[in-house]
Amino acid sequence: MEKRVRLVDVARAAGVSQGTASNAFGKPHLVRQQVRDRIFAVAAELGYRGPHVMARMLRTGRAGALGVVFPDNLEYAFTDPVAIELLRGVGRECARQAVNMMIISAENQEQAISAVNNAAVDAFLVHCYSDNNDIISALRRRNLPLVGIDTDIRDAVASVVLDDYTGAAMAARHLLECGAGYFAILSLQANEAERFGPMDDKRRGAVSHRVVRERLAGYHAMLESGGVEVDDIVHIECDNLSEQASAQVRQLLIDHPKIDGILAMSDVIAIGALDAIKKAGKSVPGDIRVIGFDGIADGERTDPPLSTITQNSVEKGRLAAELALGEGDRRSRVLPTTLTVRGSTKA
Amino acid sequence: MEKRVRLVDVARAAGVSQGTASNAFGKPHLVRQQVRDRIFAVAAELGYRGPHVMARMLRTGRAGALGVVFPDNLEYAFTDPVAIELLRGVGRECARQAVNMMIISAENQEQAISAVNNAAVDAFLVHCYSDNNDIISALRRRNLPLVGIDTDIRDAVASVVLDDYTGAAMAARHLLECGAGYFAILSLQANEAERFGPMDDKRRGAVSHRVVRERLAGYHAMLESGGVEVDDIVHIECDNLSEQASAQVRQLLIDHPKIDGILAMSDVIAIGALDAIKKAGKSVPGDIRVIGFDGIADGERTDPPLSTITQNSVEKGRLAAELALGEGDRRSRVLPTTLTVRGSTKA
DNA sequence: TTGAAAGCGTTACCAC
DNA sequence: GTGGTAACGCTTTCAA
Repeated sequence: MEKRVRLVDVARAAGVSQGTASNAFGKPHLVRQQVRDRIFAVAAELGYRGPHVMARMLRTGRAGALGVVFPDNLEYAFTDPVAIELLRGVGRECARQAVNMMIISAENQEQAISAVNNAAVDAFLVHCYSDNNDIISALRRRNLPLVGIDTDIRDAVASVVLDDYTGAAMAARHLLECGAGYFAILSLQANEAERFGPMDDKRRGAVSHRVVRERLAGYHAMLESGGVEVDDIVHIECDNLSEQASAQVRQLLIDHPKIDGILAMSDVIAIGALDAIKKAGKSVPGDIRVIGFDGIADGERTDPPLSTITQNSVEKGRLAAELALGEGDRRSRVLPTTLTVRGSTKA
Repeated sequence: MEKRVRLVDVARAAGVSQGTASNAFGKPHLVRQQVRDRIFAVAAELGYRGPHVMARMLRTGRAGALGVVFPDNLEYAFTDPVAIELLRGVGRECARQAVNMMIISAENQEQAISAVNNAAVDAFLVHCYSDNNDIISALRRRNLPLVGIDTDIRDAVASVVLDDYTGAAMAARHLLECGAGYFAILSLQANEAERFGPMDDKRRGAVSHRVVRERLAGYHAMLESGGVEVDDIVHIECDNLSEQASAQVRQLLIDHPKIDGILAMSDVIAIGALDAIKKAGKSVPGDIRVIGFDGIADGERTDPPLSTITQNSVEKGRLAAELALGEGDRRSRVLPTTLTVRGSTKA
């Protein structure tokens, strides 16, 4: 392996200064055509591969990349349909701004921190649920623009969240209007401790994940205004995977046969619920009405199709990237949701 | 904004040399505990944020990231289920090796080239179908380890491809065994020109995408050995999206009502076909047998469930990443496929 | 337009 | 173990 050809070698061979050679590559308009051509010719002859990326970065201070962090879950980013839509949006904006997309990857918390510290990026996006987290601290320490998605991070440049409260309330109101009277809420993970299963009121008081807190509040407020006692609602904390959720719902149907309305905090969970209900020999929406949250494409093709609270995850990701990369005003945003009625709540 | 604190500032303030300060951060075991603590204390006091990532990169020559390029399609990577599985595998290996994952993003060919040139990475992975491509040239020019996925790139360090020929042949044999006699092949895009629709024999001769070429050959060889004339097979080039494919199949069923066996080069296309057949009032597998390719999760939940040729895309991605990052032997690999029989071919 | 020289902040090497 | 110092390869003043 021969030594790498450097810009200075090209400059010397072409009989120009290093500065001129640099301009020929980076700011061609500053160099006379004739000189430029000579430089390029010499460069080609010498086998110069163009400016060294890392050296340029050091000098300019720009990395040309946006870091994306999923601290809660490692393979989550490429498994959950909502996370994938988010990434699609981030990628779209990165492409628009000619910036690459650096996915921070790690097998554990400690490794994630060093992955954050080693990432050459101009800004960070972090998708997570709570902000008391060692990774968030590491991100703050980098002192780069930091945008939180689905969570409100203190000191972050901005955040992009959903109007989860209103969305949840719409879902609950819809189920009430469809005639449901006995409710179960299938919650996403409520805090760091992975403790899936029934959620007693003590655990409901210890919700650190913003999304869960808001949606729970929205469900409760609406159901209460509909005459339902919160203590009469069955709460289950579910893993956000259809299979797992399905198993949990199977047990739920045995333990609480009167349930006729299910509020799921994600479509993935709701799809698992549909499956369990079908296997239990009950009908949807006849015996039980089910409404999800997110509006993923798979929900259109279930049997029956899934009613849900639709959010625009692609736009959420795109907007977050725009805020992180942008110079402009960085107000945080709260995105709206809409009610999508399909067959799982109404015949 | 005050000036950034540098390692040399910390070293001076702590009364040690820059080298020792560097070691305290990068190779702690080389520095006495006592000295180390003093350095850290001073660093904290001065607000030193740790070694500058870009400077370290320039000095060490390591970027700590793997570049991933999807030249054919821009949002493709976050839309196609197979590409997502691939990314999951790549991410898994990156995490294992404590390397970040850089997705090269661009809106067009030209931008993609400069994105490749600006990426600070240690190796590249490229998923694509053919190798006569400006982006591939740009990748070669970077002179970094380059691994091709699903394609054989000249001069690449290695490549990871599927045994597409055998997989396709298995699919065709299965349909023959199920009693199909009149075949349609739903092909993936055959070359750079996006010209979806019927594929005449001239176009079948101009297939530059390796995957398509191999699968076509596999289908044809097996069908011919089953007594089917290649000219009697209907060929349609499909966009790899269920909706689009569905529309194309709807027309196919009108033009060729005798078709009773469909070979789709992807599950996504096959799912679109199932949909079109259902809407046309025909039954699967009674009237028409359908077999896909890939083995994506969605295929398990269609009605009827989709028979397919299963590949392990996650492992394909992981292996490619391992080859790109690894020091070890870099022989190219050909991964196997298996026949998965479900309801779309057999009652 | 072009040239000269000053950093960018670090790590690796070699001497002590 | 520790200290000095020379790269790493570039872009960007500033002066000509």
